[in-house]
Amino acid sequence: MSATADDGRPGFELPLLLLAGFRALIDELHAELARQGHPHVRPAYGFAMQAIGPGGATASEVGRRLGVSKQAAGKTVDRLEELGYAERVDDPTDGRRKLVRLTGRGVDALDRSAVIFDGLRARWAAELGPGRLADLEDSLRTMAPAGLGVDAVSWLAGG
Amino acid sequence: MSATADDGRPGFELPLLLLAGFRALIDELHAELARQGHPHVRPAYGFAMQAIGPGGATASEVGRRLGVSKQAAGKTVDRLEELGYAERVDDPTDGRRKLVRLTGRGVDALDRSAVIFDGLRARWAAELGPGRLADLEDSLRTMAPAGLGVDAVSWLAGG
DNA sequence: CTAAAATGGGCAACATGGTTGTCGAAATAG
DNA sequence: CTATTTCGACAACCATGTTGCCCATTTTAG
Repeated sequence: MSATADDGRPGFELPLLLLAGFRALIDELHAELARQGHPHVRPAYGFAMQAIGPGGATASEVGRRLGVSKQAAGKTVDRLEELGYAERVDDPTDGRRKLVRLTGRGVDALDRSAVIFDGLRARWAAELGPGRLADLEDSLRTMAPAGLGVDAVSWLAGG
Repeated sequence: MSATADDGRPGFELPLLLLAGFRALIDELHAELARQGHPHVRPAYGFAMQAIGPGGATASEVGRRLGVSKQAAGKTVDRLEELGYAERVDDPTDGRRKLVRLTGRGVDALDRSAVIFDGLRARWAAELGPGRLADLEDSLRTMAPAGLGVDAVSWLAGG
């Protein structure tokens, strides 16, 4: 609470604002998803389904894309399987591999998420004006270029 | 991946950008904190120390401020105690209460965090230009007004 | 003044989502 | 053919939450 940047705004607010924005979007996504028949989707599952993708992937591959161990990815796939969002099928060409594929329900959840996110972004655009929103995104792209990091959850709580 | 907002940008990038920005700041904070003698501070501890504040607080109070149960807050205080960032003292005026107070080390970590955050914000200001950064903050303040929610970690991973 | 309610702290059991380490089976490199 | 790598799984463990319960103490109602 002592030093301040050139223009007098304290620095600790910036991360809080970014988090609050992220959180608002994710909360609204999941509230809407729940309303549309997917009450059990948690942020981690969404990330995992995104990592599985339309073409499917092995658990190890999912782990790599998510930046977590294959064991952790395997547990998440277990969850997705229990909930009916993914299924494991043996790979006939490789006896070790088990391909994880999204079920119809999984694809539905992903499709609905995309639509809901678009709707939320449209709301931001309406409230801020499209130019300011595009500026915001551009600024963030400049400062946090990695972007595609779907490996988002673990590093907060994880060890 | 189907619908798009008016200007053609997909909505799912916005939360990813916000998260990447938050994460970049927090990662750099903790890397710098580690360099400055606080290698064991995790995001959750920073939030908790913030909640304890200079005047101290009870574990229940910390839980309320953080939006978690008093038991969870108690466990976090246990951690902070182990690491030497906080201490519990009996309240002589109320036999039930145990006041949690930051140690000198805890205050040091908090002070350094403030300075580091200011430095990070200055870097963003230098790279984006002060006006664009202020715009970004204003936009986020508009869309995510709650802001002060220090209860940030649990809702991601927690139950 | 006393009995009831509220509060604070802590314990236990459990859920989630990570981590290592290890192992066996299958594929691949030499 | 053998050595190495890879995949999937199991087990033990850690960190951080949750409820439910209990006890001591303080506050409040009557």
